[in-house]
Amino acid sequence: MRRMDSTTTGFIVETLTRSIVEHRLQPGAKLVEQTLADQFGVSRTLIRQALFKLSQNRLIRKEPARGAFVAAPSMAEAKQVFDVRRMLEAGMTQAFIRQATPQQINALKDHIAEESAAVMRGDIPGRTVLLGDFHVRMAQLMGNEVLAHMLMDLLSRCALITLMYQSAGAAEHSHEEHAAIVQALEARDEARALLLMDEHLRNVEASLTL
Amino acid sequence: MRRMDSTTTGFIVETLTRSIVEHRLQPGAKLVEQTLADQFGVSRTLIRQALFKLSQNRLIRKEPARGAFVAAPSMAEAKQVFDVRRMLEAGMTQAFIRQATPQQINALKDHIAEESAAVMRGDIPGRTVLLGDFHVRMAQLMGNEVLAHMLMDLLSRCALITLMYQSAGAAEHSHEEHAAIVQALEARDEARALLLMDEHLRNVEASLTL
DNA sequence: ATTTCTCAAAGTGTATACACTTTTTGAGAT
DNA sequence: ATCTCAAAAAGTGTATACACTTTGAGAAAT
Repeated sequence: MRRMDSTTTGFIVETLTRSIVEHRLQPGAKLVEQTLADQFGVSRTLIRQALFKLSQNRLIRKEPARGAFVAAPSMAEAKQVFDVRRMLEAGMTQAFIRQATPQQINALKDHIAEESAAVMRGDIPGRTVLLGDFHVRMAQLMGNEVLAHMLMDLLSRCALITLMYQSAGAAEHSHEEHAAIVQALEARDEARALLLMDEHLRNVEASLTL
Repeated sequence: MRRMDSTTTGFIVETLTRSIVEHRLQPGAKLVEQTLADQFGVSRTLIRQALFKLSQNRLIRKEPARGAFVAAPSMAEAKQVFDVRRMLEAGMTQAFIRQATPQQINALKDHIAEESAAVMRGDIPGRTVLLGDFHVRMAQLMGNEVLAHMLMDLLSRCALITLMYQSAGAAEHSHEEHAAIVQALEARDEARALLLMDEHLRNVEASLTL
């Protein structure tokens, strides 16, 4: 095949990620390399690269000589992920409230507005993405790429977890909680912001069916 | 080549990691695939896999169509990494002090003893590894693999950063600080443990030459 | 009917071949 | 001497070929 632009693998990763997160591929489903290669019109080489990236993101699990399977995170793993998020996002909230400029807070408010719009028009996939992005956006606004990257990683795992365990419509309140957090940030009420963020993450975790 | 055990790639990653962390490969040095393939006696396929993993760990940087180079993290990036570590490890310390059993605290004390031994016998590489492992060990003792994995990632980046920027012998005090932290943990003095951990991380960061 | 064995089919792991890009080199112009 | 540019050399990116492993279906034995 002629040399394609360097985003070919990225395209495959994104497409498969969407398929997994939108449940077109069930947890546990096997991903056969040659089949995917035919579907994407590339060789197994690029498929293997993409699968490797997905396994690093924990969206799939690779078993030696057996193949790649859509991940099915356990509740134990889910708990660990949420524990880490609480640790990390508490620190982030604290740092944010101490150093954020009014512009940065306004940027968060803009994000809240986008969430509202998605909720209003009943755009479920859009809403889901935006609700996750809220947390990543905070990190990006602080200019900490390392933090942002880490949160993106945790959130992609949360996406799979919530899709597996979340009772339908349990995430309804996330948007309001985000709005409340931003209010506390704007008021520079550190204790309240920390409390709200912690409660928010606990609520999301609690909404998982046990 | 006949099929080798599945740790071949892992072996290459480890070997290269050591070479980088021990400065046998200078930051910025180019890693040529065929050269490495010959040295390791494998095909470029496995080398490419290993380089990809190393780039995910941020130990090397891949430039499209140009090659792979040993990473040279900037001070700005170093600051971000340490900011994240403080956020994460504050949360971890808090969680640890609240839920750790005496056995787990003893396990940390054992680690401190190992550090002492390495310091005593002037084993610099061993000491360096152990000083980093202290933080990972805490995460593992809490049974949170997600957290442990994340810290390992941050620490491997720190290893490269400290090797680039740390003035010789600046990490001398880390061991004593670890010991003090464990003391505070054992006394269940949360405020003190948090303070000591935060100071410790700030000290390590401050020891980098600006 | 059930179990075990064998072997072909399907699939993954690694090496190699080929296509394309970047870098280096050196001859010719100035 | 220095600059320019073409072309070879070196290197990366992708496809394909081949080696090995797992899986599953059916035959043979019980």
